[in-house]
Amino acid sequence: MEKNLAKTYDPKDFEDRIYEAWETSGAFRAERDPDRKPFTIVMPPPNITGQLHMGHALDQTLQDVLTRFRRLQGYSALWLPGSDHASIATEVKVVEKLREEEGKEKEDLGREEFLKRAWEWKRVYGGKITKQCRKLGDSCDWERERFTMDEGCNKAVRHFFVQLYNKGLIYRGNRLINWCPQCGTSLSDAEVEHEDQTGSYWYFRYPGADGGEGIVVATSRPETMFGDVAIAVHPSDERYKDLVGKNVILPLVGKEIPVITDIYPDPEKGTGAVKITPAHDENDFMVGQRNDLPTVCCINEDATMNEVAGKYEGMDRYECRKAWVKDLEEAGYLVKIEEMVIPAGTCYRCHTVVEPMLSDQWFVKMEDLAKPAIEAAKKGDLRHVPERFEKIYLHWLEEIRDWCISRQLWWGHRIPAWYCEDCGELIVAEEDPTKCPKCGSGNLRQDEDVLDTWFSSALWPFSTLGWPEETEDFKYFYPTDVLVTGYDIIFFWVVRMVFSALETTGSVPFSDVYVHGLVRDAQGRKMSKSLGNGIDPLEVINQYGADALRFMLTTGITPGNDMRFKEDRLEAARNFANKLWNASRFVIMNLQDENGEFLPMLKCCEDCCGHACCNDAALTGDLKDEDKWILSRVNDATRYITDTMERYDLALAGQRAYDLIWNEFCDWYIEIVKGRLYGDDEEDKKVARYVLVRVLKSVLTLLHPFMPFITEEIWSYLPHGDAKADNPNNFIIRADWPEYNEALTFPAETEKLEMAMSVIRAIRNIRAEAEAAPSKKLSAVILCAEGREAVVEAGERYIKNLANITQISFIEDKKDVPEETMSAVVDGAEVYIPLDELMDYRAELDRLTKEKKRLEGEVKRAAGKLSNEGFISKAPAKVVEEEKAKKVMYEEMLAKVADRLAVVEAKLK
RNA sequence: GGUCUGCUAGCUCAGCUGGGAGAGCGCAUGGGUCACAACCAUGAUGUCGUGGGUUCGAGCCCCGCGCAGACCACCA
Repeated sequence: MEKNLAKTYDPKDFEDRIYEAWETSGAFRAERDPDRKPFTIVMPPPNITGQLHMGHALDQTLQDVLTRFRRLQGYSALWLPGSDHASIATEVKVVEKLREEEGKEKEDLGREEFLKRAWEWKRVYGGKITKQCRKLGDSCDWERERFTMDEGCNKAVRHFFVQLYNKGLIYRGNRLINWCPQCGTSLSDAEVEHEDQTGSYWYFRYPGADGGEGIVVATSRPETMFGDVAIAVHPSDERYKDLVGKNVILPLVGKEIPVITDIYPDPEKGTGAVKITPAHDENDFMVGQRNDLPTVCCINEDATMNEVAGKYEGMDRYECRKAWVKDLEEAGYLVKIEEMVIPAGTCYRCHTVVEPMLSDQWFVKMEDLAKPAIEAAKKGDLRHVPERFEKIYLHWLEEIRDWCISRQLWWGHRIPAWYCEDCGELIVAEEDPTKCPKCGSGNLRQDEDVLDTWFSSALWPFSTLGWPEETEDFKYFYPTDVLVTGYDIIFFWVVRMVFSALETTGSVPFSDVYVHGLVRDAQGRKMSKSLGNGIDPLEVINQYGADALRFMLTTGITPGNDMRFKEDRLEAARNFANKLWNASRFVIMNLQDENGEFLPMLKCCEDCCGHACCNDAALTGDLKDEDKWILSRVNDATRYITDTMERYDLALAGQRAYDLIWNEFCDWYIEIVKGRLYGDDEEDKKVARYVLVRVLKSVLTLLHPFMPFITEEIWSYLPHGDAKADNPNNFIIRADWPEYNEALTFPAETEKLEMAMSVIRAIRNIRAEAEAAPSKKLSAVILCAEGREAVVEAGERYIKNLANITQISFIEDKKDVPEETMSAVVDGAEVYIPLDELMDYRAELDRLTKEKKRLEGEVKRAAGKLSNEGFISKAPAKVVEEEKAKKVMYEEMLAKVADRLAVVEAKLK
């Protein structure tokens, strides 16, 4: 009974089984091996709220391809997985759940009970996404899995916070921050998105306190007028010269506010006069500070109006806007309305319009932290791939403002700061203090707020390796090698990891940042929940297999650019897997006898396994030309794939593996070798078996990072030499990456094979043009060009088998060319096919005419180049020589085609 | 307003440091050939957005323009 792959490729038959085998055998475990170099990637931790989506699939596949590649190369490869507590996102989900299931608000439960629910959420849903990662084939070290809010991360967060605080880099201050009324918390600048909304500019008159005309100002947010403390104009603005220093009246409110000058107003914009509301606008806040103005807050945290708004108190900000405008209009203060597109800042979580608010918050002082992070990129310690993203990174850091890190939420790392209720002392400490160091009171209250989620994410590359402890893992695996992420989170995350790492560990957290694009739908739209155009990776895996999905995601893309998710590309990837499957089935079939026992193979040594480690060079005496040709192709691809992988050009590497397997191995080598396998030369069969195993193992290894499951499954059916026969851990995931070998280039054999291939293609073309059935046996007459006889004649066996030719006559004289033939001219030979009664001179005429035209074009092009004085004198000699050789070649071919054409034309007369 | 990306075969996209335009899908023709019809063979299709420039030579480098998109800034 033959022990072979199933008749049809069905990834469901083996993907889960193989993953399980990898995991239980410890194949993903990274050892601290001093003899090997480490290769480390930390996984961007998915949110515990999340479902695996296409973005994760892309991000993780890229990481897995890199990890598997380095592991095969012999590195001690660690891909460290984990998940993120996602402070805001999770809290929102838990609150929603509570509301739906119990009809309660979080305040009804209280902080402690609410946190219990949140941890429960984490327990139930937190593992979901990591299970989904397994479906993708992620080869991460699950034994080192971390969570951004586990004990170690919490320790790291506290340590970092205290360190920054003691250095004066964290401070508490009353400043203008972005407030999300829906989420009920402050946000950092990075968490605010800019959206264009349709809105209006309302022009209102603020009458003069002296009974004069006063001044007209425009605003898009009339409800903030209650917080107005001044009207500002530019010092050079002649129009308002007389009003400066006087007071105007806030309409209907009756309050008097001064007209002041400041450099902020732009005389070109609006009326040139700006109302100043320091409590609700960043620019106004700065004007207020410069001019010593008071701040008047008129909006509550839930976006309703406060008592300053008088009769509008309690109204929502937009309701108030409507009523207030109406009242002002009726009172005659409204001058005009302009419809405008108003850019609005919105919350990145709930898309509510954020309200700038004056508030007590914790901040990280950015100036000193940003500098080393900028330097690191400029010096080249931190390399962006593609390079252009460095510009974005630098721009953000150069423009950065202080980072608001406190959040008015419950789920997250609580700020390690305490207030003494007796003396008011502020205590910031890693360990919970028991009494006030100043007055000794035990009456301490911890700050209610938690930290921005990204504060803990910023420590991820080192907190996961044990920092702040100097653990063995930290010493061996840190700094990490590459961070893989989408360009959409450079600001949130990459930047912050870099400055945090430089501040704490003294080195960049990773030397490379590999930035990828977004996965869009087939129409090029962003995949989103609201559009409902998201595609579930798990469904895709179910239908096409994980390997197909992975291959589709990693090939046909350009680093840093978005990609479209097209079903036909997925199908193509699946078809490729199917092709490999069938080719492998063919190989295995020919390695075994009818009992499924492996037949003898040529060996390079006692333990010969037919893998990349084998010494092919020692066997060249036994190898046939085609064997050497395919080995040289594998060798060439090995170099190319290794190089492109090392430069992160994964798409090019994957494409080369595809071409190698399909076009070179399947279409040519396997077709050629069939003749030998079905023949009766037993010694030669051993050679063929060796080469088949050797080549298949190499291509499987080269493809393994992209398609881990199918390559592992096929691997398990191959013979692995005496030494590995009983090793249950003989997995391809642990194999050796092939190395380029100068001894395997075989230029002479390659020339012979390529000669034969062009003759075969020419004959097949004649067949098709003459509409002769592929099954029809034909004979051929070949006239070799001078000096090329040996090269051409070496191809006899291939030509017979692959072009279905029964007999070939090699002739030396043009006179011996038979009459009734169709012909083709290739470089080095003329091929004639007698077609007897099928002979179609019309078809032949068409073919030759077309070919003549093509060759004329080629000759003209080459001649044109060569007659160019500048080209001859300035182009490199090598290029000129090549061009000359081409010209000669095409001229010869053209002459032959022209001769032949004359013969055919004569026939037709 | 600033920065960046894209514009290549009907569609989706490759094209490394400048040296004769590629793939997949689709299309046409022929083929159940003993690994594979999720296949095989053969073939057709491109003023590489546009106008200049540099160069012996430009899809690739430089400048201008057009169209599409992204990000940052902007909320009088």
